[in-house]
Amino acid sequence: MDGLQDDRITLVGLLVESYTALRTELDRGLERDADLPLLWFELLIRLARSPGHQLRMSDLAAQTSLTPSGLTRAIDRLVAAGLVERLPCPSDRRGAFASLTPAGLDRIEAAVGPHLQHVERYFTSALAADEQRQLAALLRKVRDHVNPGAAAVPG
Amino acid sequence: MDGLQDDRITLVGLLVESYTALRTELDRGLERDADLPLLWFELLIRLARSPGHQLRMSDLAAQTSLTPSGLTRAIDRLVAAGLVERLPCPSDRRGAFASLTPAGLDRIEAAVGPHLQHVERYFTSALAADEQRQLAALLRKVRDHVNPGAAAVPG
DNA sequence: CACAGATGGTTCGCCGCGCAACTACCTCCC
DNA sequence: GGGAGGTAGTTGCGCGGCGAACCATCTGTG
Repeated sequence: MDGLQDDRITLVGLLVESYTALRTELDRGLERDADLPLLWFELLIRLARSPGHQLRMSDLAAQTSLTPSGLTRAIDRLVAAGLVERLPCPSDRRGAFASLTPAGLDRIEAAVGPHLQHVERYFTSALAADEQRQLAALLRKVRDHVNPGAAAVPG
Repeated sequence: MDGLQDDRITLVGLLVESYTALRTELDRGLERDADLPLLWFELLIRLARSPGHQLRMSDLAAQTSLTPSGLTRAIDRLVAAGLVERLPCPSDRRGAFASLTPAGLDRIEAAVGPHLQHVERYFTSALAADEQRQLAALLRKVRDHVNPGAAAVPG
């Protein structure tokens, strides 16, 4: 009668455990094989997938669930590493783009291969192809429900 | 050719976004309605579900994907708040139990209700009952694959 | 055109985690 | 039973994120 054992609590627990364990492994692997923190990878790949290889700071923050302040620092580090540059936004002088440098593009392209291997090894190899599609569909429902607006990003 | 658009990358992205957005909402809600950080909730509920309302530090660390050092600090705070006490382990003098105090048990029992409402609102209401079971099954596969050994905890 | 409120980004102070080093203890094996 | 190596837990340190306050700019309203 507690509710301590409620199935929904367990479901949340499974999500938490899957996520944290997976994230740990992917981060370790990426750091080892591409010398790139997973957070950097996530930022760079968002940029790489965007038109012109650039994105407004606020859009990037929304997509990565980083706060504006956290994103500012993260971009600072990427700029210091020469992978990203800040470009002023011509139509809104408050705004700024984060834009991939050629070095940044090289770096992310070189990292994708190893990363995919890690994803396959630690994640998708646990699931058949149709299960992967099921999981994607279910997670998309959850994502759209809890964070509507993150879906509407593609240019 | 890029692989930047690989479905598996997207699947990882969905997992990340679902998790982070959900965690943010659940944490906010729990803090508001039960004045309890989500991490505290997770620790307390693990203890509440364990025989004798206590667990070895290392077991708790393994279950919560916290490092031993992180767990030590977290338990420090829970002890300071009077929700948990440390008990020496009679059979292994290196070891220690984290054990719920009566106040801790009250606190977690009072928090479960509101938390379940948040979970329902932000998470499970996006899915039909059979979809919830599907998702649980898929995540369990992933969890067992990436973190085998986390499964074998129940006393 | 002026001013009020909203919005994009950055900066500052604080907190919490992980890693590595350390201590205490246990266990295995000779 | 004694020493080597492993395991449980804690501590020192640095990194990195968040929230709040802040500045600059935009937008709407009279």
